[in-house]
Amino acid sequence: MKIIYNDGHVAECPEELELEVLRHSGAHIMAQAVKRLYPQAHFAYGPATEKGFHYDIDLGDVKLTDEDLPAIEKEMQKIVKENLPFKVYPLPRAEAIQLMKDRGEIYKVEHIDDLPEDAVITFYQQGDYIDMCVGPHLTYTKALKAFKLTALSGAYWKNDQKNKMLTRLNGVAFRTQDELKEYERQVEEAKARDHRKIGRDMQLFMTDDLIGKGLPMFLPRGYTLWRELENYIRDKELRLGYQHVMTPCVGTVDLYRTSGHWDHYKANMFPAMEVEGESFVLRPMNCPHHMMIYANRLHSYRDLPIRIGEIAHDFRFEPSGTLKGIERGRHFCQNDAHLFVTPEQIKDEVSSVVNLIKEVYRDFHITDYRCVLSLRDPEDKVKYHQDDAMWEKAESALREVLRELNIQFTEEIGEAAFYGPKLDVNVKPAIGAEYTLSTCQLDFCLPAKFNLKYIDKDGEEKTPVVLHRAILGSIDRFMAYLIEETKGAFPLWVAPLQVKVLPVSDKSMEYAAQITEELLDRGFRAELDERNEKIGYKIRYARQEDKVPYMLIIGEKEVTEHTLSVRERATDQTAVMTMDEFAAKLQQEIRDKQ
RNA sequence: GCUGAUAUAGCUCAGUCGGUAGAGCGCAUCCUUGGUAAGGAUGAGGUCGCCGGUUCGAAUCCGGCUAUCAGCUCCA
Repeated sequence: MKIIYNDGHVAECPEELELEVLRHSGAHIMAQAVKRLYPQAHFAYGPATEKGFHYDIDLGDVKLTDEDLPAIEKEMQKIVKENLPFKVYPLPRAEAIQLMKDRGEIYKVEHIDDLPEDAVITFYQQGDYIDMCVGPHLTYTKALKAFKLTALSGAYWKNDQKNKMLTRLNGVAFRTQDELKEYERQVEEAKARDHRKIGRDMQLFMTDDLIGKGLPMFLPRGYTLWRELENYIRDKELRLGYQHVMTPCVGTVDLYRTSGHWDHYKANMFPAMEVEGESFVLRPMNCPHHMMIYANRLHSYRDLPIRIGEIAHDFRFEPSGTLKGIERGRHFCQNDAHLFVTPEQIKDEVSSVVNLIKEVYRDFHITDYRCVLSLRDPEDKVKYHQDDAMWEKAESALREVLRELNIQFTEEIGEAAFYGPKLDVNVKPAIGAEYTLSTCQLDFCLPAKFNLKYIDKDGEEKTPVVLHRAILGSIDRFMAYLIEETKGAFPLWVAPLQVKVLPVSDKSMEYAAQITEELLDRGFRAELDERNEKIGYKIRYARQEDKVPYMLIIGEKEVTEHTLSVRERATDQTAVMTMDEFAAKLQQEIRDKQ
């Protein structure tokens, strides 16, 4: 595949660039098609994306609907067939602006204004369509062989809510039709593992309009899984010297004024409730409560670090468009903790948190994640607590620790909390954008606001540093992730249903019931399928609907021989063993977190 | 919240031109007692998201609302 660079030279495309060029050119071809069908269209940004391309377009008063997509796609096919050459030429800044003005491309003019004075401005042209662009591009439109328009949505000009919302046309493009088909297959597969679908199918959680949007309710099986997660992380934390507390889900507005959250996040909190002259809010997070617990008594340097943990219920008034199953709701439960430390202890405590994250990810077989050091945007004078020295200290301290721990991370500006920098561990769900699972935040700010103290060796009062950290993040979100990773086939140790006992007929029902009771006595989560169905049907159901790790097939043979036929989910193989052998196998597997 | 789309039985979906609804799975009852991925029969389930309008008549056309989905913005 040959491509043309913006200095006009044509060369064979490096393989790693192929898809990007293909897709970027796809955006131009789409724009050309749109311009033919909607001459009033003005174009903003039209980049290649992860799987294809999009273009943000101002169509004036015209509103596109999904029914318009086939016509645009057909026009694109036509352009591809016409096999127009891509040409490129530079223009001096003034002429570039004039050209774009003449063509009514107001967004491109604004774009030029944003470019540095010495920027070389180049234009790519295929047929009568001209686009300001740095390229490179295909040499002929026919090289775009496999593409499809997928969706219509909105996007703000320059990604700013204050600006006009443009029409975003989305497409996908691949090298071949086969690759496109493979992509469509993957989309279907992603839909099938969406935690919202599996959650409903497996009866893990539900929502109801009458309860309220963004307020999922956990059903018996979902809550069993939840309990396992909660017990798991709490026990781990206890072993690390955390002390767990329970604090109320409501606090005074003054509490959040003190912390600064009221100023920064008021819009995303449920509105204040006025009672007997006092104002209360549903709490959006727990830092202030834990700060007050620290402040409850005087601390010596000998007491530090103090690690206060809580599986804490929080409420946030999330914008309605952002709600997504149990991944993001208006009520959720944080695996939260605040570590009150001396400056000298920062490194060890961050290190211990990082190790805990690693250990937990190992236990859950999470391998596909990335670490981000989230820093403030120094230009943003509103979002962040204003104290340059404090930020300098906190950011470099956290960066240094991460380097010493040999953590691979990227730095992202403008992603910090208002009170300090964060180490975020991000993952990608089956559907939608990446989100943060675990976090560890370094805070020199809130302890001062709450006037927290400890008495140091020298008898002086000093202010502790606080690490805010969440390992499972929110239990809800972690569960969403686990559902999508496992497709509902949970590892034995957290599976809501561990063993399903399937009698072959009524003749073995009594023995099957005894077996079920015995498993329950031994602490396993077991259930008896009493339905009047054939064994093949019960197996199919236990496999596909319950996704249960183990099935026991109990017929007359087992009754006579006093054995169990154990069918394993992982292999679909059956083995005969005694109850003691089976229980030992389960215990071993639970210990190993297989 | 913004832009667009969608809303029919518990689930997945069909429903033509406006004449008050169908299928499969699931559920209930009965028959069947069957050995490793769906045995058979019968039956019950829906004010077609809600409110209003047009019409002799609305699941269907129009308007408003609500919820859901995709994307954007946001996420302490």
